Amino acid sequence: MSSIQATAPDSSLNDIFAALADPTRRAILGRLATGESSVNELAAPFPMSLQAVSKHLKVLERAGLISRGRQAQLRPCRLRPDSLARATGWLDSYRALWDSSFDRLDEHLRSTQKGNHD
Amino acid sequence: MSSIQATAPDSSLNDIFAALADPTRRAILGRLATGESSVNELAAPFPMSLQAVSKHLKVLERAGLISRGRQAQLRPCRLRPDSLARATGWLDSYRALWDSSFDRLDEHLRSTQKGNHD
DNA sequence: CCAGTATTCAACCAATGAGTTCAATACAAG
DNA sequence: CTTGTATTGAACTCATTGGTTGAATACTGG
Repeated sequence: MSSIQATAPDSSLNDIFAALADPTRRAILGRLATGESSVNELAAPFPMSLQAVSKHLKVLERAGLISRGRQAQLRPCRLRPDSLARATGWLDSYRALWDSSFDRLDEHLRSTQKGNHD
Repeated sequence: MSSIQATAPDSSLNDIFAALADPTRRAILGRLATGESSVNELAAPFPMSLQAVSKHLKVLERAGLISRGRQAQLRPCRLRPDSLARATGWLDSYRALWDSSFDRLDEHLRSTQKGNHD
């Protein structure tokens, strides 16, 4: 009766990975990597409505991947790398696994089963 | 006229991130990090049916995150780090961005951490 | 005040996802 | 061959998601 819990010790990883799973949203992040941008500017390249892009931005914001400001009637979006870092951090624990040799497996096992690994 | 294309030059990233977005699936990967395992063994800790876990495994396999063998009536699962590496690779391109000293990004980071929320 | 621009809200729809239960398959052993 | 075990398949819910259109809000400039 182990205690692997599927449900959300830190639910934000769910939101982060789910946000990254959409190619439109990844493209938006790619665009934002070059600098702050308005919703209209962000939406322009995509073959979908402005409202659809607005929804994508809401998803990205909820995942903590972007933040938004207010200047005049614009609501400029900018990248928020810290959430991206959370995803990277999770993946890194696995990278350690396959990068190094077998004895690191034990170490990984231990930290994993402490349950901070989700 | 830009060329940001939302649709799938790299469609597998969609599957990989989508697979990682579910906590049950992340827990399964965590479990597999300790070694090969059968479906029954994998399913045991979770408060859901065996069939549900079987579905999760199919998602993970489709994303290339695990592979499966056959021995007797068992279909043992093992981790396949290369797909995980694709996700890591994508994220790494962003890590490079915020790690380096683009002053624009730096500025954004600072204002972000001041916590100007909507 | 009025008109235009930027963005979001709301209602709707089709497709997908995560879960269920019941039935089917595959294999090992008696 | 039959039984038990491991796993998948199929059909079904229910909630969520990605998209649409039309209306509302918020702000700027004339």
